[in-house]
Amino acid sequence: MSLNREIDQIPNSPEGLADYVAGKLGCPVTIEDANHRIISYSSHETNVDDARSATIMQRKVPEHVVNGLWQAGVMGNLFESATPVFVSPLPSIGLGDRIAISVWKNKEVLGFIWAQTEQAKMGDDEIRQLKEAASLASRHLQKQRDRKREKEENIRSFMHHLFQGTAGSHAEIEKQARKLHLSLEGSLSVAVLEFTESITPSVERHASYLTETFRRKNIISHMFENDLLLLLIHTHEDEAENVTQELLRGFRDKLEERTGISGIRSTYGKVCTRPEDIHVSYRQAQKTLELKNRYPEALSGVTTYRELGVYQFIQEISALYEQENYKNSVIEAIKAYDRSHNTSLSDTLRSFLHHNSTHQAARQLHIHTNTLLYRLKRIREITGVDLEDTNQKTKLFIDLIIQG
Amino acid sequence: MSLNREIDQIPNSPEGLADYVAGKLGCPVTIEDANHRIISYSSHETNVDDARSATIMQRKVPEHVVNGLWQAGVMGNLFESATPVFVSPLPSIGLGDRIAISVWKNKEVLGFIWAQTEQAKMGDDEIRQLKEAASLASRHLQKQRDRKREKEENIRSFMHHLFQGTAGSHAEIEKQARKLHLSLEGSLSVAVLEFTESITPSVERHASYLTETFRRKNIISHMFENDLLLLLIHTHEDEAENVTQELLRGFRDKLEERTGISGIRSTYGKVCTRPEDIHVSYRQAQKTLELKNRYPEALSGVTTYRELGVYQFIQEISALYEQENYKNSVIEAIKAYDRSHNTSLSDTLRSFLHHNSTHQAARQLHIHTNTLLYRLKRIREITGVDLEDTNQKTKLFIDLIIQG
DNA sequence: GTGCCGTTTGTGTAATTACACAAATGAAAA
DNA sequence: TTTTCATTTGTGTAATTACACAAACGGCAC
Repeated sequence: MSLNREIDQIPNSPEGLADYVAGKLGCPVTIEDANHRIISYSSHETNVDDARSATIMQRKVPEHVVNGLWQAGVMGNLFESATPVFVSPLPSIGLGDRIAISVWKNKEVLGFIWAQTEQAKMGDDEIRQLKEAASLASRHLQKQRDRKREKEENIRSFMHHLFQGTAGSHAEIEKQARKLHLSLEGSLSVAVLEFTESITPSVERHASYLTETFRRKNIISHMFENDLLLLLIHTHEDEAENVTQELLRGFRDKLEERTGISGIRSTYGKVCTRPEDIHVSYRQAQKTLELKNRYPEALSGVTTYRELGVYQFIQEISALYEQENYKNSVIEAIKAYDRSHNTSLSDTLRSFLHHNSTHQAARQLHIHTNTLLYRLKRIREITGVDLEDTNQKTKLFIDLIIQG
Repeated sequence: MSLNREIDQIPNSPEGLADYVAGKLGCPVTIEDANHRIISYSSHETNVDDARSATIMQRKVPEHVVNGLWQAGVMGNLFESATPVFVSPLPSIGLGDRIAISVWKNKEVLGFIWAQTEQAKMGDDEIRQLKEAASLASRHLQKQRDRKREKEENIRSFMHHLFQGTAGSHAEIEKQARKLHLSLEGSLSVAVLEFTESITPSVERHASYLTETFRRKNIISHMFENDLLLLLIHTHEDEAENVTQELLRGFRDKLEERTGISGIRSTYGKVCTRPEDIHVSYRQAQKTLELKNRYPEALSGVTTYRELGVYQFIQEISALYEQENYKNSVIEAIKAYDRSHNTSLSDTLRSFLHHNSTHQAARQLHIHTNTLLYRLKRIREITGVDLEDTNQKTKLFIDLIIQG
C-alpha cells in the first residue's frame, strides 16, 4: 500500500510525521532541518543507538556526529542528490546502520530523514516510501524555513543597522533586540572572515551551518557582505577578549576544515559592552583585515585592531606624506648609499629597529655583532641620524614601514 | 644767508646734495637712507675718521657701528624726533664727533644726515641749516623710498605666490625672478619667526632693517603676515641645511638683541633647490611653529620640520583617534591604576620609553634601577603589554604623547 | 598594635651592549 | 700589478641590563 491511498492518516503537524513514517518503514525515524535540529522523531524506545538518543536529548545532532558524517562523505552525498543513502555503522560516533534521504525544495536542501535500519529490511518498496516521505516532509519544512527566513531577514537587517551605526539610541536598540529575542548583554564584537576564493553556495552553507551550531550561544548572527562573512560575537564580560579571540580562531579552523579552504583570514574589532558601539567594532575589524592584506607578513599574527600597533595609523601617515610630498631624507640617503655601494644598510637598520637589539638583529642577518655596530656607525655618519634619540628612532621605524 | 635764497644752487640729484650741505656746514657730510645705505657723501678727503671711511667704502654704515649707535641711544633719539642729535666720540666703533639729524616724511623716518664736526663749530645758524638740509633731503629720499617700496611690493607679491604655491611653473617663476632681479639658484627655505608680543612699528623697523643688512645675500626678502615674520632664505647648495639653521639662529638672536624682545620662536621648512617647492617649505615652517606652540617643552630644541620626528604626524593621529573614538587601553589601564593606587606608573613608562634605557630613566626619576624594573613588571602584569615588542612599544610611545 | 601586601632598595650574577683596537678580506683605483 | 679604502671579523674591557632573591619600608585593615 502506498501513502497516497491513506491520505486521511497523514498528520498535518510536523510532530506526528516521524511516527507516521516510522510506521510505514517499521524502524525508528528522525526528521531534521538543514541545520540538524530535530523537527520530529518517532516514539521507539528500544534498539536505539547512541547517536540517536543523544540527538533526541539535545534536540539536535551532536557536533561530533555531524563531523563524522561529513568526513565519511555521507553529508556530501545527501547534499548532492535526493536519492536515499545507505550508511554503514560508524562506531566511532556511536552510529548504527542507517538509511537517510535529503528533503528538497527546488535546488535547496531543507532537511533530512533518518531511519535506523538495524533490524528492518529495506527493499525497493521501503525506499519508494522513504522518497514519498521526503516529499511529504518538504511541505512542513518549507513552512518552517519560511518562518526562519523571515526572522533571519529581520535579524540581518538589524545587524546591518548596528554595523553601520544607524540603529538609533541605546533604548531603541534594546527594544529592537527584545523584539527579535536577541540578547545584547555582556560583551560584543564584530568579526570578519575573508575567503581566499569567492564564496560558493557550498561555502555559504557550511558557514551558515557553523554559525548556528558552533558555540551557538556566542554567535548572535552572521551575514555575507562582498565575499566577506560577518559575525556578531557575544561573550560574557569576564575575559571577553580572550574568549572572543579563541572563539574566532576555533570558528575559522572549523570552517577551513569543513570547506577544505585554507588561508581564511579572520579579524575582529573592539570588544564593547554597549550595543551602540558595535559599528566601531565593525569598522575596526574591516580595517584590520584591510591592513592584514596590505602587510601580510608583518601582521600575520594579528587578529584584532588592538594588536595592530603602529599599523593602526600607518595608512593615514602614508596619505599625509603623500599629500605633503614628504620623504624621510635619512631613508633616502641610506637607500641611495645602498644602491651605489651595493650594501644593505637599509635592511640592517630595519632589522635593528625591529628587534631593538644588536644581538638579535645580528643573529637574524647572520652577521657578526660588530659588523652590525659598524653599519650603524656608518648610518650615523652618512645621515647624521642619532639612534640614541627615541624620537628620531621611532620616526625611522615608522617611515621605514612606509618608505620601505 | 639761507639756503632758500640760493635756490639756483640747490642740486636736483641726490649725488650733489652732500657736497652742497657740507659747503654750508664746513665739514664732511653723509646722507643715508633709513637702512643706513649711503645716498650721498661730500668729497672731503682729510680728517676722516674710521667710521666714515668704512661707511663710504662699503656704501653702507658698517654693522658694528650701527650696533654701537643703537646701544649708545643715538638711534633711539633720531627715531624719536627731528631735532639734531649731538654725538660724543665713540672710539670703540671708530666714531669721532658727530651731529646727526633724521629726515622725515610725515611720521616716517626716511634717512639721516651725518656731519663730522671734528673741527667745525656748530652754532644755532648751522643747526638751522642742518634742519633745512633735512627737509631738502626729504624730497630726494621720498622718491627713492617710493621706488624701493614699489619694487618691494612687487617682490612681496611674488613671494606670496611662491609661498602659496600659486607662482606657476618653474619657467614662469624663473622669468618673474629675473624681472625682479632675484636669484633663486642654490638652496631655498622659508623661515617663520613668531613674536611673543604683537608686532609694533618699532619691531617692524628693526626686523625690516635686519633683513636688509644681516647677511643680506642670504635673505632674499621678508614679509609680515598675521604677526609672523616670514623670510625667504637663500644659501649655497653645500651645507645648505647647516648654513640655514645657523643663519636663522643668528638672525633671531640679533633681532632679540635689537628689539629687546626675548623668546622669539623661529622655525624653517624643507631646504629645497627648486623654487616651485617653496610653498612646501612654507607650510612645513608654519606647521613646525604650530607644533612648537602646542608642545613647547618636548620641541624646545627643534627648529625645522625634519627635526619634529614623530610630532610631524602627531596631530593627524590625534585627529584619527578622535574620529575613531579610540583610546589606548593600556594607557587607560595604567592611568586608572595610578589613580586608585596613588602610584606613578604612567610617568615611569613615559620616562622609560623616552630614554629607552632603564638606567637613564631611573636616574631621571630619582629611583633605583630595580624599582624601575619592578614598575615595568607591574605594567606588564596589569596591562599585558609586551615591552620587548617594538611595535607595541612604539605605539605606546606615540599614544602617550597624545593621551598623556 | 599586628600582620598583610604592595613597593622600594640592595646584592649578586650572567648576558648584552658599546667601544676601542687589530687583523683579514675584497673590490676598486692608481 | 700595487695601493687604497670600505667592510668584516675577532679580541678585550667597562658599562648596562635583566633577573632572582633578600630585606626594609609604609599604608591600611583587622
